[in-house]
Amino acid sequence: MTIQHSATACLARAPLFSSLDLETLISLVPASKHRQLFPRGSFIKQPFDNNDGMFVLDQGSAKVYSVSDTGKEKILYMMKPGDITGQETLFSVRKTDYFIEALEDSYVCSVSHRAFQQLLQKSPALCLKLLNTFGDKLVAVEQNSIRRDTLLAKDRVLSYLKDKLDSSTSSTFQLPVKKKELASFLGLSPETLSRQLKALQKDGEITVSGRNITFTTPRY
Amino acid sequence: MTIQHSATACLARAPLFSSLDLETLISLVPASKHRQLFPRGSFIKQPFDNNDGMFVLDQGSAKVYSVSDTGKEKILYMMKPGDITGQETLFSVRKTDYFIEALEDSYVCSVSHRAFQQLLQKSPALCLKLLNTFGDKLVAVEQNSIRRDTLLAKDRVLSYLKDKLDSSTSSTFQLPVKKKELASFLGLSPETLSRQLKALQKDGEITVSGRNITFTTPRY
DNA sequence: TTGCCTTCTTGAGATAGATCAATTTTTTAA
DNA sequence: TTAAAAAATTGATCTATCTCAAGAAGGCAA
Repeated sequence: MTIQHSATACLARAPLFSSLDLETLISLVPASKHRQLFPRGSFIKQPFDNNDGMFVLDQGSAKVYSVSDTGKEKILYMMKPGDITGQETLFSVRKTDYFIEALEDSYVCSVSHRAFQQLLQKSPALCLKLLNTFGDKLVAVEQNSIRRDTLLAKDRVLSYLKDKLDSSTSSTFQLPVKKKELASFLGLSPETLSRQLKALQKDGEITVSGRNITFTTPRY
Repeated sequence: MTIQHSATACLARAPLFSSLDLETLISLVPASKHRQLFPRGSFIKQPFDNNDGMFVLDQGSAKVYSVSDTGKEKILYMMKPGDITGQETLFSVRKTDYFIEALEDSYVCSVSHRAFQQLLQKSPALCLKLLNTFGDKLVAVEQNSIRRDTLLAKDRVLSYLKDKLDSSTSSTFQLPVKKKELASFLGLSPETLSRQLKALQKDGEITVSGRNITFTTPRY
């Protein structure tokens, strides 16, 4: 039985858990749900769910967002395989009035908070790793918040794309979500995003083809 | 020698460290700078500082902000006594291109990252507590980000004030910073904040007197 | 207390981006 | 493969908020 097919595989594939030894992983199995399928468009989590778990996205993609009274949707995170969510409610009870929606057919594992807390007590290494995960998330949200409030639409888009470029091996990469959703993430209307991408093309900065972005003049 | 006057007092007053035993606190003293005075307007931290520490604000107040190329300032956090900053760079090296500026004469203690990391390894309780701190911070930034992108100016101000009301014992409370700074935090121009506060007064929601806000009809 | 300096307010005008509506393009599913 | 649905684009208009400018009010130092 290889790790790929074992009940622990899903957890082991998440960076947060990847350094745990097999025995520890196995100890988590009874407290976890294994690779549930969430079809595209279904909710992995809704506000007021009995949210007693941490979610690990094993396969697929998802968006984490909040909806205002007026119906406006704001995307906070876009999840890719290996990403984790639900840490916010690990310790204190917090209102987490956001949705997690599968953007494609996705597989999700979850670990109960209780089990995870117990594991944290025993494993300082895991705690440090989670601290790191939090730190990354915090920096990402701060970054987006700064971008939102200090840059005009065009530069905001460019700034986002450059970040993507930095974490890509080639000068071409794919947007992780539909443009409509990217717009929400960047605090723009879809129309404005479309226009700004066009403007950036006219400036000769990028080439856009569907979800594929190519930087014409790699900076640095 | 009471705890108030000892070299460990500053750390002990911060919630993050408050549950540590005295012996552990004392072990941190050699790796920390004790209660440095930062006069109003001075920088506790600047981008590209040799930022090798975690800061604990013992007395006073400070703003954490970033400045864009175009000179626009965005306030991410407003620090009050007991608050901590600098965790972002605890583990990985991250660009922390923000300023921390004392808003009044402030006293700050700092602990070197190295010493803090070592302590974290030894104290799972501290690690869990820090995790909690991170979680609070994350939720706060997320909240503000959602507010920014889903609400009109007036409701954004009201939403902020209601949060403040919730964490206040009376229906009157004081804004933690100048209105100019609050505006930046909320993603507004000072003029717009001024006008919206006036509008909320006309609506009969609040009374404003300088930095003092009184809710006329306490909700809930 | 006086005067200076900063913060806050108020008004008028400018504008970035939103909204609305109509196509076009792409994706999905039958 | 094709029809239907969803996403993206484009144009025209609208508006919430910013910017600029001037004045009022508040705080601090001498």
